[in-house]
Amino acid sequence: MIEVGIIEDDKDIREHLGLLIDEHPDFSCNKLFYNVESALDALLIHPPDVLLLDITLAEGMDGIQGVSLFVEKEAPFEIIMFSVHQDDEKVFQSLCAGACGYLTKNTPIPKILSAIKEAHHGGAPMSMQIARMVVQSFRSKQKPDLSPREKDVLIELCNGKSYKKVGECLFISQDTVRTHIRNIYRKLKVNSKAGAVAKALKERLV
Amino acid sequence: MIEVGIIEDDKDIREHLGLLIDEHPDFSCNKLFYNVESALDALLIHPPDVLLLDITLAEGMDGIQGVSLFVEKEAPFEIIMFSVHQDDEKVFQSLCAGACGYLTKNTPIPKILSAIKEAHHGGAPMSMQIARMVVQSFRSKQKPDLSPREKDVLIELCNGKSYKKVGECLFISQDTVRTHIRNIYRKLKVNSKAGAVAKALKERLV
DNA sequence: CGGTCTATCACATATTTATGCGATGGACAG
DNA sequence: CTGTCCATCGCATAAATATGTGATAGACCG
Repeated sequence: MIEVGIIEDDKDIREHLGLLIDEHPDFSCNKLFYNVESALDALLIHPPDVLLLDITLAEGMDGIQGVSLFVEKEAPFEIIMFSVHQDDEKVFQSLCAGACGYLTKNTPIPKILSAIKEAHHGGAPMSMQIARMVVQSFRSKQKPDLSPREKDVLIELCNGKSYKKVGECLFISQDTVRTHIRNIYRKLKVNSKAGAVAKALKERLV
Repeated sequence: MIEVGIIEDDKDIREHLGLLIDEHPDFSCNKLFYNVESALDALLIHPPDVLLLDITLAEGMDGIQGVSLFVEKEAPFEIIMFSVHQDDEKVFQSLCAGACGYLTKNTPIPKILSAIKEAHHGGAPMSMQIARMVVQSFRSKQKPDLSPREKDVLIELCNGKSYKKVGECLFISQDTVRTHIRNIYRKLKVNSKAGAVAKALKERLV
């Protein structure tokens, strides 16, 4: 029996969804709230197993701030975002804040139920398009072709090393490090160590 | 009717899985290979809709190199990794290389079938634990509390700006930039711009 | 065999950074 | 109303970095 909480400002959706979940023999759902503030104490004192959390709330903080808050208070339940939004921004903010899943509001009830189960059993339920967005975010851009040695140097730069340290590390002179770095700058079209590191990490070149 | 290809070195698994998929009315599966090299030409000439690709192959390149190769050749099908491995390394490498999904080998057939459908319809099917790993990778560490202004400065550093440019950008003097950066270094425990940028990007502080 | 790429090293110099020491005014909490 | 952050600014100096202009030797390709 999985206990489910819902924070959703639209009364119709909230009560309808709550009822449908509660009717199912595997779930109970009697913790319904219209905003984060009113839910906070109740959910921390009697935590559910899984919380469905809307992002756009009429009153008070939004759902993403809500996740951060629950995580900060070490709330012991999994949080699934429940939102109409499909934009990168909201999705990644939610996951960074600590949500374990993300469902769009057009998700049919059976899918929602299996998503709740999945979240409760250590999964990360996401609507199809959301999962694809998340996975896509890993894809490397086509990398400017750095030579193997240049990659070595770049990796060391990303570890915060100075020219001197890099040289010691790779057993080459500082001057050689300089040369490699010059070539790296040219290929990445940057002109500072910070720029190179930023590009390397942002575009997953290393 | 979704056409499925399989690259898997274990003959039993390959043929058994191929048969089970092919039997289902929604799928056809008659492109079976035991390594990437032998599959390459065939799959590029007559591409399936979805390819199941094992990571550990007895002969030739491994599955991850395989994904990179297919992506490089702009193969027009979705690739789902199919592996016993659950370690971060392999998962993230696969997704970075361009796989759209990742299933562990203990996945029951019905799940495999629905995963193939999902991949074909623009999703990103993953085994439960894998999805959780992927989502977890987004979670921010608890951030050293930088002041708002310090964050502004750090963001500009991550954009590759020099002290001078940052100052112009934020309408403050270089000396003030210096002061902020000093404080940032202290809080992040680094002592160079590159170190700060690396830490900021790696730990998603910005 | 000649061209191209990589990896290595060298020297010179202008610019940028890192670091230390100080200072002022405003906001906010106890 | 006092202490603690924040944000702002200044000056000085040593270290690191960016950039230019070399050079040599091996690998690989056609």
